[in-house]
This record gives sequence, C-alpha cells and structure tokens, in this order.
Amino acid sequence: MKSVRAPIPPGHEVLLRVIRSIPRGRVASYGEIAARAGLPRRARLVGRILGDYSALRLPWQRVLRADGRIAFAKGSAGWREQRARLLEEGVVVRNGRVDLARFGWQRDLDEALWKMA
DNA sequence: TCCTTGACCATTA
DNA sequence: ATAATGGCCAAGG
Repeated sequence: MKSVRAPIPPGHEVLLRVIRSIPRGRVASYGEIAARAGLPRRARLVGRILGDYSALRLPWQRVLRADGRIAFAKGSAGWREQRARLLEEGVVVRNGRVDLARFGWQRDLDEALWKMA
C-alpha cells in the first residue's frame, strides 16, 4: 500500500484519468485501460495502481481481466465486494464473470459511433 | 545490481 | 473449459 501523499508519477496520472472515465454500468480490462492510456503492455501497472491508490476512491469495480472475470480469488472478500458493487450499478455478474460483449466499454464506444452514423 | 512479486495477457495443448 | 508457458514491467527488498 502506497501513500497517496507522495506525488503521483505522470504515467500514473494518465491511467487514473482513464480509469475514472469508465462509465457507470460498464467495464474494461486492465490491458484495455493501459492501451487507452497510451501505455500498451502495462496491464499489471493498472492493477498495481488500483491497489496503491485505493484512497482515491477509483471505480475499481469496473476493471476486470481480459476474459471478463473478476481478478480476485473467487469467493474472497475482494471478489465478493467487486461482485456486489457491479451488481449495484446494473452489471450482470454470473459466476464471477461479466459478458464483455454486453457490458464492455469498447461496446459502449461502438454504440456511440453507430448512433452517430 | 539481481531477484522476487504481482488485482495481467495471448498462445498453445 | 482449464492449465501450463513465456512474456511483460514497475516496485521493493
């Protein structure tokens, strides 16, 4: 656990911004967030940040593995809380997994572009 | 420096 | 669907 008092590195700032911009009711994978932040291949950094900056109250529940599953060990406290938080905002979680085709952020973007056309 | 540790990922079997 | 594997890379010790 890192202190939030310490200055936040630039690379972290951009990631925090992307994480905060995930719409309520949608989810994104660690890798997708890193890529959107212009930091491809740094999925692990995203996970590190979610834990380190927990005091910033980020919407961490919206971040899942690339296959849509909750990253925490199934049944653990974190797993249960994430599941509950997602359900609370309308995201369907079945067996610890979310259907990215339905709730993925990317899908949200596709929808917006489609409406535009 | 080197080594280990992750809220990861894509590929392959 | 699950598991092993190799890759990845920032932090910490």
